[in-house]
Amino acid sequence: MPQVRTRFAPSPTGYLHLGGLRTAAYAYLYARKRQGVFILRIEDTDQEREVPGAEEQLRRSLKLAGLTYDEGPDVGGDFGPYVQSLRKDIYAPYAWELVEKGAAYPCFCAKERLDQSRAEAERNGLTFKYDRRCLSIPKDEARRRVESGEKYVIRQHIPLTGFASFDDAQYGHIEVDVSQLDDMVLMKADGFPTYNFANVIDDHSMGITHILRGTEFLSSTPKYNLLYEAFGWEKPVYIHLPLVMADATRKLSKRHGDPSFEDLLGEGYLPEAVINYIALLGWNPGDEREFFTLKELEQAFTLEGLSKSPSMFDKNKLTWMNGEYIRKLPFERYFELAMPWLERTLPGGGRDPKRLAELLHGRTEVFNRIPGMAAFLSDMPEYDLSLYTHKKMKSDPAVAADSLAFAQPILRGVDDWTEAALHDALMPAIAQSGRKNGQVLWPLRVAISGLMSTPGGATEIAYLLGKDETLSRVTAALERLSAHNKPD
RNA sequence: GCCUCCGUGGUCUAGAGGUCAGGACAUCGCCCUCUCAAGGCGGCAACACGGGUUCAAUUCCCGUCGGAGGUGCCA
Repeated sequence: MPQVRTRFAPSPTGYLHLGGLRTAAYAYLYARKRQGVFILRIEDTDQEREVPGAEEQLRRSLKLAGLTYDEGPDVGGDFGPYVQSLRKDIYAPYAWELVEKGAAYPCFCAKERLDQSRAEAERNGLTFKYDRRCLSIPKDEARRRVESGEKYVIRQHIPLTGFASFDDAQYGHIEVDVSQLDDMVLMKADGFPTYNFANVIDDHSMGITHILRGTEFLSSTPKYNLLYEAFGWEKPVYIHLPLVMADATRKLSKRHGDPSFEDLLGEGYLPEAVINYIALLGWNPGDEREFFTLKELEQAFTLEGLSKSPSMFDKNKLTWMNGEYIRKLPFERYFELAMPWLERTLPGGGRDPKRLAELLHGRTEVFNRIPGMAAFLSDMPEYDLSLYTHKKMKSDPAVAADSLAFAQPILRGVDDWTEAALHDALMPAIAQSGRKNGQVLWPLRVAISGLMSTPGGATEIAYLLGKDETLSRVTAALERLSAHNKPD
């Protein structure tokens, strides 16, 4: 059996969005699973839409995702170049070969005229089809006009009757009446091939055996097969992938500014988590496992697990999965990753960055949540006194005032400001006084954090704040409470 | 409009004639607990509809409806 060769063929028109990432991942996984070769090819035949730097970004994204390609623009290979603009000269001869075979013909129609009739067709609710005006031009006359420098394109000559079809590994046999097909442009007036043509030529000449791509190509693939047949080339295996939707009505696309892979990384999602999540969008392993490393995915990936219907990108679930990945991170690694985020709100990470990070570790779903969780340590937030009211903790502003007055001297008496010391000073005293833990600790935590919830309990927060800051916050709280409890 | 594809809870999905329709996220409740989170336990929640075929349809067929993709000298 010949070696499997798959490719990911993005156009450098922007960043790598999640749909693209998933397509790339499946093509990669399929190749790896079958001990095949995964290729990156840049499809930059559209000069107008090209975005500078996009190719580099695409390559960087793939690298970050761990989807290493065996052949590609920057790594070389025996089938290069891997950028279509660098292959520009190879397409025209193939196009002329088709012209010779009667499967294509030069067309001299003015774009303006076609645009007009297209607009008219749309107005009338009809599908525009090129009227084949140039099909009847004799070959030698067409040659002459081309040689004389007249502007032209080369169109595929779709058979007049019959059906065009192809077999898809996922969707089965797909067939369409050729009367539905347009004589699409193969070579543009600027000398570049269209995607429709270049992808066929390149997939063939790069020896691609399995084409994995989104279902947006499902309806144009019969036309590609006609091309393969005209050339007499062996057809690849087609594996179309259901689209990833941004919401119920829109496919994920860079044109709409949907999140790119790198956006997500920038927000503090782990690449492994994103890959894991995205792999499960439209594919399942056949059992109920849902955590996979890339290596494990390489083993587990099968075509049978692919689904046919589009799926929606659910950031919620990604966030959950990311949290799971973060929790499983060795602490040292977490600390390293978390530190820059901590620095954004707490210079140096505060009094004990390590301890803070330990407390944060199990509570971080996405790294960008860290500043929000730690900000209160550097700046005491404004808060409403209603925070002191907590039914379960049996606390309200009056209780809080009492509890803080009770806790204040105890805190003052702690010299060795550690969590253990704070704990040992407070707990027995609370018990002895006949108060409930929550009655004291809830108000204390609120007084020093101003928050409903914090990445630690009262003693942990007090420790992180330090003695001076803790006491000054308690004092301030006491003042507010007494003003509130005894108006006038 | 036309062509192609798709249709299990809010979301991702298992299911390939007979299942209490399973799992995960989200959500709700309880437990644990110095808050929150995590964790444990439990709840709510789905086969789009209508015809067939069959002893039996979520599962097979047809239709309807709904959704998406395509309909570019974009990819």
